[in-house]
Amino acid sequence: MPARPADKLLSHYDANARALPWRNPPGSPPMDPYRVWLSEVMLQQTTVATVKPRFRRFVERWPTVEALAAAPAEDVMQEWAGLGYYARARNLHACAKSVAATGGFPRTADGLRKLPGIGDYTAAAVASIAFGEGTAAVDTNVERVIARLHGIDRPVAEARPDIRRLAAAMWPRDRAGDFAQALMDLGATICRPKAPLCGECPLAADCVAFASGTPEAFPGPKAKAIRPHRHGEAWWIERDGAIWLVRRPEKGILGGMAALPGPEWATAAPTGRAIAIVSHGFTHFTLDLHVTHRAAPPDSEGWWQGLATISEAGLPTLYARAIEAALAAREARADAA
DNA sequence: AAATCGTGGTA
DNA sequence: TTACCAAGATT
Repeated sequence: MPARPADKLLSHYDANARALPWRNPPGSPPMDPYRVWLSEVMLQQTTVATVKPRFRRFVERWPTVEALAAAPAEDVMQEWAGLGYYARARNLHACAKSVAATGGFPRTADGLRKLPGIGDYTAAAVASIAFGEGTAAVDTNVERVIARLHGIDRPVAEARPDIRRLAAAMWPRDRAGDFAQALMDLGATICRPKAPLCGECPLAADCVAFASGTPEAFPGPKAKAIRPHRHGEAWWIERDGAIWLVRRPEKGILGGMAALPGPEWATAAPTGRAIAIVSHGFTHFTLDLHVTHRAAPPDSEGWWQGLATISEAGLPTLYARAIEAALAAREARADAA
């Protein structure tokens, strides 16, 4: 009787190094749920390479969920600066407070799913990896692997119900967490979106996409959206070696983050003279941000941030780059003079 | 339920 | 250089 694909994959996983260095080897006792949860939230739409050093720093600063819950919100946002999708940091803090108040993480996916920032995937991942629940954690890697295995050539958005059904059908309940990590490792290193390494795949003999000769064609391409262009203005208000910073509103883009003050971004370019202009790409639009001088004292809430300690302000990448560009322009002017 | 929400790496 | 993509969640 031939081995099932799930068993082949688990054997392959047991014999190979894992992509996440902070995870325990397969078969060892379940990990600290705090660390599993934190790393899964950090990894949402974010590469392992980016997360690795940030995860280490974060757990060093806040080793337990209770410590994180007790931290000021501004400190959490500052620590998250540069990681993007800042709603994750706001939800992370809210989730930590809830968990600390109730004395620990829920031990089931259904319980975890109710917490802020925990969706279907993260709930299943934490429940299976940290608590041994037999739940299928389906992320984009898993969707791609399953689609190829079964030769599904429709776009994932359309085929998702079928993919989830097929995933659940093959998911080993007794090693659900290991299987999730095995599938994701496979998706990240072998069954890649482009140029999959089918020659190294333990599931090649079972794979319809491989048999077709064009495995990259599965699943179908997702519809691409056009990215509009916007313009913005950021005010440079300086006094005694410090600049005026504000905190952006909780909702909307860069919500809750430190920022240069300025009007809302629009479609028309600012007309005044700019110290510097930085171009930045967001997920669904691109932005040209004009940094302009403003002598007027601040009329809103904010604080003076010394330029010598600007790196500690917890600025998102857009504003970090804008300030860097403004200082570089000043330096160039000083050299010319 | 389609839109919104960051950033950095790769081809 | 543009386009695509990454261990998704929320509204």
